[in-house]
Amino acid sequence: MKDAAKQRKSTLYDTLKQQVLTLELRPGTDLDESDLSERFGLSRTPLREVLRQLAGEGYVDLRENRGARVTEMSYTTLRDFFLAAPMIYGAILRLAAQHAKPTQIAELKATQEDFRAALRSGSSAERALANNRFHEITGDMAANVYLLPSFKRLLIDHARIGMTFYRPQTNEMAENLTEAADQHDAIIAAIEAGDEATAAKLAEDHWNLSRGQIELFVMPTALDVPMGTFSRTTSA
Amino acid sequence: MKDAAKQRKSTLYDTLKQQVLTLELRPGTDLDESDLSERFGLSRTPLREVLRQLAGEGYVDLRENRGARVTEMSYTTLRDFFLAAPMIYGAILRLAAQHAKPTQIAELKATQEDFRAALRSGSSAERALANNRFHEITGDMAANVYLLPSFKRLLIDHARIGMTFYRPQTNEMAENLTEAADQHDAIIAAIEAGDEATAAKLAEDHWNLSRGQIELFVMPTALDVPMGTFSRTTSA
DNA sequence: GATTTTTTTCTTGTACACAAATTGTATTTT
DNA sequence: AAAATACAATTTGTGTACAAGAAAAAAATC
Repeated sequence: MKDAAKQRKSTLYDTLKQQVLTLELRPGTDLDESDLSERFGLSRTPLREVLRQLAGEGYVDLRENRGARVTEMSYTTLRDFFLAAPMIYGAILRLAAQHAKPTQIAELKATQEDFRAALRSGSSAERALANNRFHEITGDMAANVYLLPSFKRLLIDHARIGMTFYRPQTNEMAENLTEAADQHDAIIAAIEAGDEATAAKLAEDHWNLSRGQIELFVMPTALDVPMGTFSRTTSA
Repeated sequence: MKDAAKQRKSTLYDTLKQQVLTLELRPGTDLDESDLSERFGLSRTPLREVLRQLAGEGYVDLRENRGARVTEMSYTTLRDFFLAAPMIYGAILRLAAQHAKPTQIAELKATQEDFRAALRSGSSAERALANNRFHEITGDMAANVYLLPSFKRLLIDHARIGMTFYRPQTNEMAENLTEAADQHDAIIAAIEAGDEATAAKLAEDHWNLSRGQIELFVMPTALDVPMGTFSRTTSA
């Protein structure tokens, strides 16, 4: 009867995190306290503490007297993201190459297996979560308390951006995903070899690939239809 | 009767933050819930929420069934700090130079006045807080949600490191503080001019000065006393 | 009929009381 | 005397009840 409550609390925490990452809870969604406390079998007191913690980690925003809301993603977000990510991730992988412990490397390899499996047969949510876990482990390897807060914040939106943009709708996009997996392998190798410079370089490449994938999505291949055949689109 | 509670809650929040920054609450200090709730006239429920928030921001650590404790500072901390700080702060100042708004620049100048005043006649706590505020404002100017979490975490320990090491005990150390203030002025000028490159360069200089100040403290000038005149120190 | 004001309803914030867990102490046992 | 175990005291975690605030709905005014 005691463990059960702890269990429910961490289940709530993990579930909310996962649902935010996979967009099951979309940015801007309001979170109702009584509803959640009922669904997870917790009273509102511990529930609110979990929400406050998630707020600290950047998953939700807390508004005075107005409850929690899943952190928004704006257009500026995407720009800020690609401004900060290469720098932070370069530093993370550099430090990971310096400090990674054998057990962590084993864990990273196992997660990479999961990611490959998700690529073959999983949903985009499974893909995003495995990918997220992969990068989380590199963050743990780096073990720098000052870099981790931003890195973790980046990973939240990385997963969400991935859920939006990494849906392989064309051959080129599918190939990009395979390339991402190959880069993961290269990252593992560089970390295992303790090769900082290569690790940092791979971080940069990884983001360039990401950026490219998004550009593919934002700018789709032109339709092969002559001018004048489009029906007029209605707008407000 | 309503505003009062809100007031007490934010007072608690601000006070704890400030006490952590100024080492009035030293790293590792245990925070007793019933004691705090009594002293600030709040029940334990809102108090615990404040602690959870402070934990998210890196001021305290929360241990399961063991209460909150002011975040520790270890030797590795100092190393990690000087590894991450120049990079993050360089990026912050670069973005600040790009995006600073006139009102923010005015605020920055006002805070710099406070800092100078604290240098002349204030306590080290006042100095550290004014300096902290100065850098916080540059963080707001940069306005990048991904960089801010790490930057804020850095600022916490920057203030605490400053409280430890920036006690001007020699002329050289006092001169360093004056130079730090001069650098602040240069930073303001670069931001106002929108000069990214100079701002980034100043960020680097600022940390080099900081590092130098700490080296002065860690490696004091040798005592001018001949061998054999020391009395034997007793130890447990 | 539209807009403003008032009332009602729903949601969040706080306090208190009880349950669970940890720590320190005392007693017992070897 | 040292170690182990059981007990007591303190502290943290959770549930429930109530108060305060915000949003929505209804009534009144223009």
